[in-house]
Amino acid sequence: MNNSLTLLGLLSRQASYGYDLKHSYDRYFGTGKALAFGQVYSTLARMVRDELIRALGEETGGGPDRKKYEITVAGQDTVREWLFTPDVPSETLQSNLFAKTVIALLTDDDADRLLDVQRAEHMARMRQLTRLKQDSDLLHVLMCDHGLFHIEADLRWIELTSARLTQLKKELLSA
Amino acid sequence: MNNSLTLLGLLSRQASYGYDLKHSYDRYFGTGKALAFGQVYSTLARMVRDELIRALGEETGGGPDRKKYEITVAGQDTVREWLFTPDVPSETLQSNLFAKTVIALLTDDDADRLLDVQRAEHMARMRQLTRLKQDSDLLHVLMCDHGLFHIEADLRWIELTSARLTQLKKELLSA
DNA sequence: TTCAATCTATACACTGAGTGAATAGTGGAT
DNA sequence: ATCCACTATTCACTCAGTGTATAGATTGAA
Repeated sequence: MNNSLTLLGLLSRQASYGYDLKHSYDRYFGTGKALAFGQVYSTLARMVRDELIRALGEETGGGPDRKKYEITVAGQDTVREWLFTPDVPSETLQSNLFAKTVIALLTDDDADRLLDVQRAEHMARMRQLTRLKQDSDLLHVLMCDHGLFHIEADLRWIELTSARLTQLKKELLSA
Repeated sequence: MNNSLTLLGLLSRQASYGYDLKHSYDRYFGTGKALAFGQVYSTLARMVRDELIRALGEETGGGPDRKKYEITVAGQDTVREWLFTPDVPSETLQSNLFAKTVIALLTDDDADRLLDVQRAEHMARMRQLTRLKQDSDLLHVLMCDHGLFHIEADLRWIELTSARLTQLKKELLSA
């Protein structure tokens, strides 16, 4: 998801501390996986080095020492460019499920079972996300929908593939 | 996609050399992004350390020296477990597009434009993948379909989200 | 025939991403 | 008095990934 650009994006609202940034991040993007402090500070250090942000002087007194980080003009430009440069999803055409399927066929393992197991897991996850949507605000509803749509995409692919396993195996072993 | 497990999967067919593994990998999974040699050997080194594979003696003569790698029993078990342990996709509920949208709204940037740009890119990529499918074998058709399904999922999410941008912005700024 | 290009094969140094533990001050409850 | 939770950052470590260096073998054209 690109943590450094996300943090930079948060800093483009207002200057802030590593500690606070971690919490902002978690609030908006950390559902299911909070950002570790260690990662925040090493990411900030890299961005300072790259002059996307700068550290304002160390503040002492009234609690532990802390540094406020401020975005630079170059940083602002970087955020804008990130926002309006579209991603190319599946540019590499790689997916774990695809890899597993091919490896299973190559090693004469039970690819059909693998797809079944994944299908079951997907259905369970869909029920879970659907339940999660019930009592959530719009932000989390949209998060869940993103997940749900992609699970549905995977399920369609599983159907398609499991119907073609025999032919796929033949092609793989012949070539 | 987990390169090390994929390489281990290839080794569970037959013992092989790093060099050959790279080419096998590229053949099956490298469409759009080949695996770098450097990565092959560092991954193999880690797997030797973890006793998932072992290096058979150095072979000299008739070309540059080379080592054949063989999977261990523990390695075989690892592959089986990988194959039949389903993944939980979007477990973290994180996506770049989602992050961009939220950051754009928080910084009062043009989220609508961002989604439009991404939609256009997605449509172009769909045409490209559809064209690519024309002259491809089943393996690559399925690869493309996987990509296509997930792009469609993203497109659905874009529609949903762009229709709710105003409300989302209100919620984000109020909370 | 020779020499340049290409292929086979591996190693190494470096950056970035990510995790977990360590450190240290402050404020409030028991 | 002390124990705990919170604020805030640093450090050491591993894994993933890229690019480059090295070096012998093969092949084909001037």
